[in-house]
Parts: sequence; structure tokens; C-alpha cells
Amino acid sequence: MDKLFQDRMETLLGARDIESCPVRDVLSRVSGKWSTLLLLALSDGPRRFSELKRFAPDISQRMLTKSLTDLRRDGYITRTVYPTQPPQVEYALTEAGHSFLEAWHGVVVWARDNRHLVHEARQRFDSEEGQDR
Amino acid sequence: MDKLFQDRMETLLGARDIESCPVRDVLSRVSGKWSTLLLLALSDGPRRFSELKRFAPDISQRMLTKSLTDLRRDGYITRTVYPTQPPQVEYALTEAGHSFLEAWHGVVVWARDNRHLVHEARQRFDSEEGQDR
DNA sequence: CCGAATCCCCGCGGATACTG
DNA sequence: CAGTATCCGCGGGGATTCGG
Repeated sequence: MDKLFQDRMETLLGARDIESCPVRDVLSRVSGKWSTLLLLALSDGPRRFSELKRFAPDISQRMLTKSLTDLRRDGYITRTVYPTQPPQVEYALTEAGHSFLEAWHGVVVWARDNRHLVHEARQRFDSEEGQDR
Repeated sequence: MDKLFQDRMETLLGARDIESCPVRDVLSRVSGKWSTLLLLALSDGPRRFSELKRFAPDISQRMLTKSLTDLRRDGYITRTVYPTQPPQVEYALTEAGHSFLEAWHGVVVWARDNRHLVHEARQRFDSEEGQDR
């Protein structure tokens, strides 16, 4: 492992241990089961709590609340309460949220376009299981 | 939630439930704690098992083996055994692995460049804790 | 050197019931 | 409507030991 490569990695990642690596630090928060889906749901404009619940077909109320809180904590979305009766709460992407989604978009598209590739690889691997090692 | 938006989402994601959504399906496999780091380690060329272990400072042997197996199963990397004494095993990116890393690169750069933003947001949130809800 | 097997901890995430 | 609280199972992931 040559030093030049190590340097490039250092420049790209900042560090490699989980505590101090910015990339792993930031990404660990959006790797939840619902984060991407919720950010995408907000990409078109603000949504109410109940709208998001309808959008994510099988999320539990607990996880919806928790995911939204996490995203809010990291500054990807905002939360606005309208003191009506009954209460009304609106979530919206921040600047950071939009900019993150833009970067993320490439990965989303890749995943959609290469799904079959991954599936084929899995089947091939599973059928060869145990006879090459 | 207007129908036009729903349609765009359908086009982008294929589906929204976890079972049939290609994006979530594919991404769930690379969201592991070490996957990204290992793929990046291989981006420069093939590496031996022990090299990867040295590269990832705090991975356990168990998780190194497991992560590599998972990545291999999904077709991101290959594994070549040289029947020497002692044995020697080399891992390398496939075409799919390279192409995936390319898409992923945008996110890595975003995370590095916006780390401080996320950190500030977290601190702000934590210090306001409980007084706005 | 590379990996399989075993044991165990912990946090994500689901189900359900209760509040303002 | 928009949460909170509680209980609980499952699987990711670490430590350690054994094998080829």
C-alpha cells in the first residue's frame, strides 16, 4: 500500500477511524432505513406529518417521528408547528438538505439502473455456493 | 401530495416499499459500517486481505471477512486465491464496483465538505433541546 | 495468512397503547 | 393530528478461539 495512495485517502476522507472520519460520521446518519425516502418525499416541497406517513407505506409512527427528529438534528430538514386545532406540523428541506439530495441523486439513479446487475450477481454467487472455496 | 409527484417518485424509485424498491434494495447492502471504506481501499488496484486489514484501523477480522463476502456476493469485488504457502488472497473491484464508486464519489465529497455544517446543526439542536417543543 | 465458528452485547426498528 | 412511552425481537458487529 503505497504512500501516495494513503495520501489521497487522507485528503478524501480526512481520517479512517470511525470517530474522526467526516464521511463515515455524516453518512452514518443518513443510512437509516427511512432517511433517503423521507428526504425524497420532501424534495418537492413541505409536507405534513400525515402526508409523510401516507407516502411511506410501511413505516411505523415511532420510526417516522424518530427519523424526522434525526434529520432535523443534522440540519437536513426543518419543523414548523402551526397552532391550529387540531395541530398541524410541516416539515421542509433546508438548503443543506437540498444540496445533500443533489449529491445523493447520483447514487439513487445508479441503484435504480443497476439493480438487475446486483441481482444477477447475487444469484450467481448463491448458486455457486461452496464449490469454489 | 399531487399525482405528478407520485409519478416522478415511481419513476425514480420503482416502488416505495422496502421489498420491491430497487434503490433501497441495492443500498441496504452497501450501508454497512465498512463497505464504503473497503471499496475505496480497492479503488487504486487489487489488495490482499492483510493489506485491507491494515488499511481499516479498527475492523475486526470477522467483519472484514463478512463485509468482503457481502460485497463479493453483490458483484462489487472479486476474490482470487493464489495457492502459495502461506496462502495469498487478493480482492479487486469489478466493473460494477468501479461504476458504483463513481456514483458514490459525489456523496463522499459532499460529506467531507459539509461536515462542519452538520456538526453545527447538531450542536445547535442539542443546546436548544426541550425549549421549543 | 486467511478464514470459520461460537458467544455475546447493543441499538435499530416494529407493535401497541396512551396524551394534548 | 401529531406525537410519547413501553416492551421486545432481530440482526449487525465485536472478541475470542480454532482450523487449513
